[in-house]
Amino acid sequence: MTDPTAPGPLAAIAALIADPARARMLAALMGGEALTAGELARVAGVTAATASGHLARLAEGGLLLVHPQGRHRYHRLASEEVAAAIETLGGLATRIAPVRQWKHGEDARRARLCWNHLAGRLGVALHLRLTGEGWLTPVPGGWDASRDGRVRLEATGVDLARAETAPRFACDCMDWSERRPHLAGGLGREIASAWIASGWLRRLPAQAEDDILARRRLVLTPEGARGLKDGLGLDLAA
Amino acid sequence: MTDPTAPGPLAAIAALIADPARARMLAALMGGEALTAGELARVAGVTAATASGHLARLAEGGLLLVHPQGRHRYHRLASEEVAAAIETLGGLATRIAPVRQWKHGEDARRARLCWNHLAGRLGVALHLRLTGEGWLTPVPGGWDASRDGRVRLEATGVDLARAETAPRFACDCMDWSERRPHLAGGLGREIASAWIASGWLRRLPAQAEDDILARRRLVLTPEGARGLKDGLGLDLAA
DNA sequence: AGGATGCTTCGCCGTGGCCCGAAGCGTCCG
DNA sequence: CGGACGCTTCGGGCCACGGCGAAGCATCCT
Repeated sequence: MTDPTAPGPLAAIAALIADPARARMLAALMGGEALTAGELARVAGVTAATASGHLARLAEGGLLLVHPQGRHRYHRLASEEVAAAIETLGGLATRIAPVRQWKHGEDARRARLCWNHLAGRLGVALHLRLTGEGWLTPVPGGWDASRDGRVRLEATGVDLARAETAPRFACDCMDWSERRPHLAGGLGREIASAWIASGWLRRLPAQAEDDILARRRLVLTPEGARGLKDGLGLDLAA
Repeated sequence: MTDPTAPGPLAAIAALIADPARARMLAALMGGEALTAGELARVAGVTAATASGHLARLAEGGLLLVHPQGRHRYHRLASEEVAAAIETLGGLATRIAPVRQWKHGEDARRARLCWNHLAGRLGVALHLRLTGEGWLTPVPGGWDASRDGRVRLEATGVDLARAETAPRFACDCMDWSERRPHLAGGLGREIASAWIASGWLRRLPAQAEDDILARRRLVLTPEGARGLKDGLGLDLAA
């Protein structure tokens, strides 16, 4: 005999996201990096005491993973599915209340980081190209790279070996602004970080602190555009 | 200068789902049918007065559409994206807290109604078959049926003309139990209702009232299995 | 050591929300 | 027309939850 007033699992999860402070924390974590409790407290605009309580609840609820390191406690989203759920919910919010348009429609859509892989137009185009050429094929739980694909990707600076040691996730994370699958999982993460490291992509600082979700806007640098065209035959001018 | 304590859109939407009574209402509406305020009050386990307030908030928040009819007021989910968001969130809940397993794992997964189109194993298999044979190709905003596809589908009792008048939605609604796209939109709806009407599929009564989401379980009848095999070459025995 | 820093626990207060019963409209029916 | 029914609005009570400051641990630095 279960308590009829007990919130079902759906309400319970939603309640975790429903608090403004917690939502700000989660949004901040959508970038994919792990942040300390103090940083999250600042982002959320509450004291350390309050933030501590929130973080405990989020971790307890399974949305966050905690990684203690010295006197810091790093927090990150528990999984790609958590990120996807927040993404979907956030997309719904903007779709329902189209209060604010994208600052510069096309620009913002072009490339961005979702969770921590490439999303937006670039992410979709990349996904299309890599699978279209047979360089990458989705397999249950991850991706399979053809011999040709390995060479191509590694020529762009992507460390495939490292991507393969990372936990695999078959998150065909749906991108609400493009409505097409993009490249997620360990490989997507590796690609994004490699190209950011090599300067092909550059992060833009968050424009508005309380932006829809604290997505990381990205710009493709001229070198990046050249590299993608030469290495992968991906011409983004079109 | 916006109020810094104002809940962002993410938190606002989540808050709508976060209340147990409202969550039960939304879950009940996941079947896709429109329900009256009274029915929803009963489902949620609250008085009509309380339910009225909840429904007003949900409609105000854009999650529900209201359709007054005589002295009744019918409510339904505002869009497929709303359904998808709830679906995703619900999936997250069960994934994180695998409290209760599916009663009979395989059976329950086999076929069910998501929102109001086919989901589960059957939905995915159908999607695969129809697109694999080139009978159906996704186009922005809906589906395109080849000449062959039209004949095949209409032979199974699907009214394509009616499906085309329905509002189109390119909801490649991701199915969390199968993690593959299934057939959504006006066509998906039409297919589901046609096959249910002809007895190929039969609805099962909800087992537990407070089930994860009030998904409609479906069984494929022997006639349905035969019809799918003969008409579409879809053999579900495998 | 001793002190600074990061984080958590505790106790308290304030408020927002949820809930209900009663009353007020609109609609349908005999 | 009167009454039943469906739904909404209003007023009031109640509890949960978010917020803070102070105190308590743990860790790092010198």
